[in-house]
Amino acid sequence: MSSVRVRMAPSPTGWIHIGTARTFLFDYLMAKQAENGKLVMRIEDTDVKRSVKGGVESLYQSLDFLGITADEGPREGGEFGPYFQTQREEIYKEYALKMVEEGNAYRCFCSAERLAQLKEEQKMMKIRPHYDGLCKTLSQEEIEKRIAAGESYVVRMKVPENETIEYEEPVIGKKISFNSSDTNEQVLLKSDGLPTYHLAVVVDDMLMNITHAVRGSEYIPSIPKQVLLYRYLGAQMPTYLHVPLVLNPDGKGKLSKRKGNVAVIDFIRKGYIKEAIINFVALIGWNPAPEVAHKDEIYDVDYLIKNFDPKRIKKSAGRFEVEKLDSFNAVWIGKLTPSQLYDRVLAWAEVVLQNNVVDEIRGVTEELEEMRTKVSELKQYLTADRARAESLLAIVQQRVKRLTDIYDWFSVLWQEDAGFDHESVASVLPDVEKRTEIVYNLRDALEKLPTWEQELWEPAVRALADRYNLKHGDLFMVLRVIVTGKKISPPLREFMVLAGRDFVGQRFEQFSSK
RNA sequence: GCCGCUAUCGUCUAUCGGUUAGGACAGAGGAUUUUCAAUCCUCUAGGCGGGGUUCGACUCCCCGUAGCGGCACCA
Repeated sequence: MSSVRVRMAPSPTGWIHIGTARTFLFDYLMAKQAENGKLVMRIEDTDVKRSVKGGVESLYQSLDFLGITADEGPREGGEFGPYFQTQREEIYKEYALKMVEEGNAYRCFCSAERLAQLKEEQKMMKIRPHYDGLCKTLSQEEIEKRIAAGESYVVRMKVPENETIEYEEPVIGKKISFNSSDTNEQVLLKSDGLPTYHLAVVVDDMLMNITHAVRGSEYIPSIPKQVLLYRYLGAQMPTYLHVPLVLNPDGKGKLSKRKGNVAVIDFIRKGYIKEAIINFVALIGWNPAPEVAHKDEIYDVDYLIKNFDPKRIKKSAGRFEVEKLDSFNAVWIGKLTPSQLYDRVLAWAEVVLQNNVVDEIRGVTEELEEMRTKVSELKQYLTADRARAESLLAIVQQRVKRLTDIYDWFSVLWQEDAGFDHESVASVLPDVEKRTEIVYNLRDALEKLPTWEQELWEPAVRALADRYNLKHGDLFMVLRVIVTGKKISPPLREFMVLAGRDFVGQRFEQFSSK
């Protein structure tokens, strides 16, 4: 009966913030590590203005990609539905009115203008902006008269004066206390009949038997309101765990989209794989106990489920440092088999290529257009021959930080005009005539080989280097530039074998003709 | 302005009063190497300030300072 039920409650704004993904990961871990624990997904769509068509689908897309899956929710079903708050309108209304009847809430007819003016005055007087309680003292007749007259109203909660409200917060590890007089008489039911966040969470968490929820620490100030609401409803308040905020890399403010793309889908598109994102995000504001910690900080989901301890969540906010994500990504990509990597690349390509709700919101950027061109080229090339693609991926796997790097390693293979780093060649062979001669002989030596094996051509190159008294490395560099176009390339041996004799011949052809 | 939370290398963090303050990322150097990586060694770098408590404080308490969050008919 008292089994753990954790909820995650996103708003369908079209995308998930990477920090929200962390919150949901923690929710997921807590649900998974509990015996018979359940993770509930509830869509908080009461702010109609911010809800976006297709928002739920894109939410699921990102969470599925990360492997954070709910047991109950709008897609999964369950006995506590509906899981869309807009479909629960009547329920909230019922509880709001119940609170009015019981004297814990009241109708407020104040206009937006009056409220704005009030706020302005309070601001000028340098006092805390709050509702002044004008409508609290309205007589019953007055209220009925105004309702009858069709005046719109909201329902506000009552807040007792000067009462100490305490909440034992498990992350902070102590009782946080508030003076009720600092708490506003929050609107519970908006004039459009929909609940505000405060009413909705409380009612839903109560009705859905939620026992735990993780949320950002920006919700700490709303604790007293919720304590009061649970009291009015006569319900047990779940354990709310407040995770520290994720700050911008400069430490100024919550990680925000203004300082770069912060949606999970953006990270996916940039070529981060789920293991890396999970590993990284789990360690923002959390660390395993020293007894079970790994020295290299590499953790997979199974480890996290087993060892996640909410008590070890940090209290202080941390910055979002992409370098560490990159490093994790490189490690996790390195751990995949070439076949797995192949599948990841294709899945990634899909996410890049497919239009997403975010693209409708902010438009398809030039950057994305460019990426799409590259990705579709890459995809086309890789899917032509899977076995060969896997061999190619295998040779660059240890040097891929993000999946996007793969394009740069291989584009020479299909691009007609991939170019050459002539400067690097010239730096080793400054004399033009000699350069031409050496390149000619290099080509000749390779063409004369009976078969295209590294065991054969490698000594041939070395011999030629000796003939011209060149450092072996320098001649290999020249060959590298001719074959791959660049001074920095995948390992030449493997690359040349995979690219094939014809390809190398063509590259020589192009190089000499320019 | 008011309320709340927080404070250890550049960054993320470990430490539940006694440690040469440990690790990871980044950075530097080296080994290896036909490039770049990867890998393996080595190094640099830290307890916000001031008071207490204590034989002893990064750790506990208070004050200060700073940062962050909140103060909506947004969540």
